[in-house]
Amino acid sequence: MSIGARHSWKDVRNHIRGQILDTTYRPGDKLPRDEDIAKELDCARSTVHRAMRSLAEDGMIERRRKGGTTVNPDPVTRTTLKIPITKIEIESRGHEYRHHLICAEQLSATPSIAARFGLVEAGPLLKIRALHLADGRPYVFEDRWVSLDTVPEIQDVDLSETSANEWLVLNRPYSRCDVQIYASETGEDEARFMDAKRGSALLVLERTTWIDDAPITHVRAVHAQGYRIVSGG
Amino acid sequence: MSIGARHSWKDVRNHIRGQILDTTYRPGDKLPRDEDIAKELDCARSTVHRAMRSLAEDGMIERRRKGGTTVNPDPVTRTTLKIPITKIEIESRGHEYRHHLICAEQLSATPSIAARFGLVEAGPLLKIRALHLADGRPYVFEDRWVSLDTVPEIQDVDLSETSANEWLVLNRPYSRCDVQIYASETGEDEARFMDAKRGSALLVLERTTWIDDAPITHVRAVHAQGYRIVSGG
DNA sequence: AATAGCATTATGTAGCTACATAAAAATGTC
DNA sequence: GACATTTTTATGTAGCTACATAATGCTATT
Repeated sequence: MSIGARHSWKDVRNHIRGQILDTTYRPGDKLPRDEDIAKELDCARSTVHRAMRSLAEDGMIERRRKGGTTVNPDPVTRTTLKIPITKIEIESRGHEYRHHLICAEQLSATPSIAARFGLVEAGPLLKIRALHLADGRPYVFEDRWVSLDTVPEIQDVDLSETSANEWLVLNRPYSRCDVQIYASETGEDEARFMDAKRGSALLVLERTTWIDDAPITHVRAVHAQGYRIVSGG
Repeated sequence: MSIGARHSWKDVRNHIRGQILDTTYRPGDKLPRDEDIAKELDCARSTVHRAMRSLAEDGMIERRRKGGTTVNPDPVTRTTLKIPITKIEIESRGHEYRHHLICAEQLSATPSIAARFGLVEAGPLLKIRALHLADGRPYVFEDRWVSLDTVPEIQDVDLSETSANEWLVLNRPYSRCDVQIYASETGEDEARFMDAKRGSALLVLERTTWIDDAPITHVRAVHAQGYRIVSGG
C-alpha cells in the first residue's frame, strides 16, 4: 500500500488515523511496529514516531515499549481546559479586580485533606478562605489548603495584598494537577459570601497540585452563578 | 551557567521552566534562540527544540518562526479532560447501561444553533432527545442537534438501538471540539426526565464538534445530581 | 511448577545534517 | 515617505545513526 511520496509526519498521522477510523484497525488492535510502517510508507522511523506520539497525545493510540502500539480500546473526547489566574481572568473581561482575604490560619491536616494529597498524614497546613471580586461583585469564593512543608515561604506573603491563587501560580510550579468539576447547590457559607440565594446552582472547581510527590495545595473554588468554563479546542 | 552533563530534554525543559518561574525570564520576555540555549547547556539543538515544544504545549511559552520564543504573558493552568462515551463510562463503573430515545425529528436550524455552528444559516438538522440510564436510574439527559448536511448517514441508524452519542463518536471523527461546562438549576424538562427535584443543581456539559468547517453536532448533556468530572493529569 | 535471570525487541531519546517555512528586517523603487 | 521585494534568520521538519529503556517471553535452575 505504498503511496509514493508521503513525507510529512502529519500525513502519516492522518493516514494512520484514517485506518483506525475506517476500522482497518479496531479498538484494541495492535498496529505494526514503527519500522514496518516506515518501510510501507517509505519514510523514516523518526517520522512515524512523531506521528505516533501525536496520536498518543490525542488518546487515539497507546504505546508501550516492547509492548508495541495498540488502538485505544475506549475512544474518548479529549479537550484541554485552560484555568487562568482569577485576577487575570477578571481583568481580561474588562472588570475591576479586587480580592478579599476572609481568613488564613495554620491548622494540622484533617484525614480528608491528607487523603486528597495521597498521604497518610500531611504536615501543617495553611487554611485560607478568600473572595475574588469583579467590579465589586463576588466572582469566586475559594477555600484553600496549602502545605507548609512544601511551601513554607507562603507564610511571608501578605495574602491580603496578593491572593494565594496568584502567588502560587506565579511562584510554585507543579508536576501534577488533579481537577474535579461539579455543580453544587448554594450552601450557607456560599450564600453568605457569594451573595447568592440559597438553592441556586453554582459551579465548583476543585484542584489539587503536587510537585513530584509533595503536595502543594488543594482548592475548592466556588464560582458565581452563571459562570461557564469555556474551552475552544 | 554551564551545568556540565545536562542531557535529557526533560532536564532542559525543567531548567528553562525554572528560569521562567524564578523570574530570570518574566511573562512577555524573549528567550534566547534554541541554538544559544543548546550551546549554553551543551546539548543538541534538537534536544532544546524537544523541550521547547513541551513547554509550548503546556502553554508556558509561545514560539513563532523567526519571531523567536517568548514567555506566555498570561500564565494558565492547562489540564486535559477526558470525555468518554456515556455507555462506556457507565459500564466501566460497573453499572448496567440502558438508553432511551425520547424523540428524533428533522427540523430546520434555529438562529441560535446556526450561531453555535458558526454559520449564518445551517442546513436541515436532526433533533434528538435521549436519556442514558445506569442501573435503570437517569444518568445523562441529552439534547442534541446533528447536521444532516454533514452526517446524512445518521438517518439510517436505529437510534433507539445505538445512541447518537455512541454512533457519532465511533463513526465521525472531528477536527475541532468546543466545550462549555456550567451548573444549572433543575428545570421543568430535567425534573421530568431526570427524576430530580426542581431547584437542585445539575452539571451541564455542552459540546460542539466540527470536521474542518462543517458542523457535526451540538449536544447539551445534563448530568445527574452528584456527577463529577474528574481529571487526573 | 514456580521463579529468578537473561536475551530479545519495540519504543524512546540524543545527536547530527540538511533543508523548509514563515516572518521580521533590510533594501530598493516609485 | 509609502509600498513592494529581497534577504536574513529563528523555528519546524525529515532523515540518519547510535544507544537507552522497559517489557516480554524464553531459559535455566531450584
